[in-house]
Amino acid sequence: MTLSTVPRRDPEISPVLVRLSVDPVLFTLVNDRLHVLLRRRSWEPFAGWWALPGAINSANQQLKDTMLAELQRIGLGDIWVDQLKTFDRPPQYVDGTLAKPGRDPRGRVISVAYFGLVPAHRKLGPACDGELHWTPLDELPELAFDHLEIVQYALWRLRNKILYSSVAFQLLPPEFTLTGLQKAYELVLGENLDKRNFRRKVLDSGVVIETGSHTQNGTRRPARLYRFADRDFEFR
Amino acid sequence: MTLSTVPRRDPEISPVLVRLSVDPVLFTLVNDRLHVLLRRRSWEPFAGWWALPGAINSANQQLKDTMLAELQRIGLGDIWVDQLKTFDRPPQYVDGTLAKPGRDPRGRVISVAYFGLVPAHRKLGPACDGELHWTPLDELPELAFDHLEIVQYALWRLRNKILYSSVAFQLLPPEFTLTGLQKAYELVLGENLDKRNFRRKVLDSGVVIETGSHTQNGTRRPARLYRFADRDFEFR
DNA sequence: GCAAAAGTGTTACTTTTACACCCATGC
DNA sequence: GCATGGGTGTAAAAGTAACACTTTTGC
Repeated sequence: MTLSTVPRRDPEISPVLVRLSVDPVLFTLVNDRLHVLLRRRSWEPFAGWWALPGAINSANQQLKDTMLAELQRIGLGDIWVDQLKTFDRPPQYVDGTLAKPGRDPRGRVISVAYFGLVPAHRKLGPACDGELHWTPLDELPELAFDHLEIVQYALWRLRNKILYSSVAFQLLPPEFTLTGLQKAYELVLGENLDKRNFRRKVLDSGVVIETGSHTQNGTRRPARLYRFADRDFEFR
Repeated sequence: MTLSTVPRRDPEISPVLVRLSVDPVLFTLVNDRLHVLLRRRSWEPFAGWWALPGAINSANQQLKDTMLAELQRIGLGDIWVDQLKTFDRPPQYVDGTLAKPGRDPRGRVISVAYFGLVPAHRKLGPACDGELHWTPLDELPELAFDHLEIVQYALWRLRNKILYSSVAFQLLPPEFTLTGLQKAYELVLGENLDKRNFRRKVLDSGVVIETGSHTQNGTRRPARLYRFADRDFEFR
């Protein structure tokens, strides 16, 4: 490439035609396993495949609002969510014919991915039966588009983020036991932790507050319940 | 909002008209200060203002390629660069009139920001004289668009990333002294480090390899030169 | 010979790890 | 009374932080 062929000004104001999709990777804990929320597509492309429950961004709607609307539709309008990464692999044409497909067979669709955490035992909205499914991360089916890559990247980010922030609490209901908190860390990190060391670290940090009440419905010794003190907490 | 108004399918295939800009935040070290690369705009909007040296993405060009072309134009086609975040604040209209401006006065322009590191003393390409300027981070002028926000976010990410990765080496020439490496950490983190502790940590980790040669042009005691072993290195 | 940056070890302190038993309850 | 998960402390090891002087060169 010669440098002089590249314009030194913004190209003319004609916008490029692009579709933007907004794809949330939502994690939760079910039966001591980390799950991700998938939607079965009943329309083309990839009809019948599993995919992230994304939405197409419409004109002048902020990307985050597109995603919040989608979250509200499935009854999760209030969960913690953060931007993940923007994925872009446009189709490549040579002499007007498709040389290499992009990430979406319809043409250029850029995905702005988010990741979010859903508290354990949280129910989805009624509109979603059959369409949405919590899938264990170690039993992922083949996914539409490049959604496998997006899920894997989200998991990597979650595993990092849980080490230096308090995100883990977003996986738990407002009141939880220390064992439940430890399980959340173990399931995200994929390793077992020492009970006494874990409890000392959490309690010393002041990141949890004892509520005074206990679990009672259970069949064993009742456990103390805590709530999140809404503080930063570095696990490592 | 009522949930039922939200469609359960992808909206019709008409792409939304969007412009995408790609904006790199490039850092380097000059005179023991961290600098960021700015471009003086000689065209509207924000003519005469300083801004990030971004480019508008054109049809079917991958976002990263748009940025690499721009980096090549300014003579930095080979530097380390990573995606930062996507910034989107579209203008808001009420009854067809502008109620609240977005991040770009021309309409909806989504910025996919990157951040990159330029080795100290690296020269820019010849095409760039007067247009581009390394600006100390503590003397930033008022910036066009939301570029101040983008720069601040990039700095935050860099400060974090330098702690758990080897990015700092991307700020240095291929051969460097341990004092130079320490300075890079100090200037990014904004704090002074202990010389003996720093050297022990770096040398014990095996992240640098002694080249056998020394600085010589200088006027003091020559310093040993090292090169990066291309390994992971966690500073903290 | 002196100014300036290069180079070098030890000690106290903090953090992390490893590890085993008693307790409260439901059945 | 026993099965189940809840709850507790200590000691060794590793890592981090604080600290000051000698060396090598150019002038």
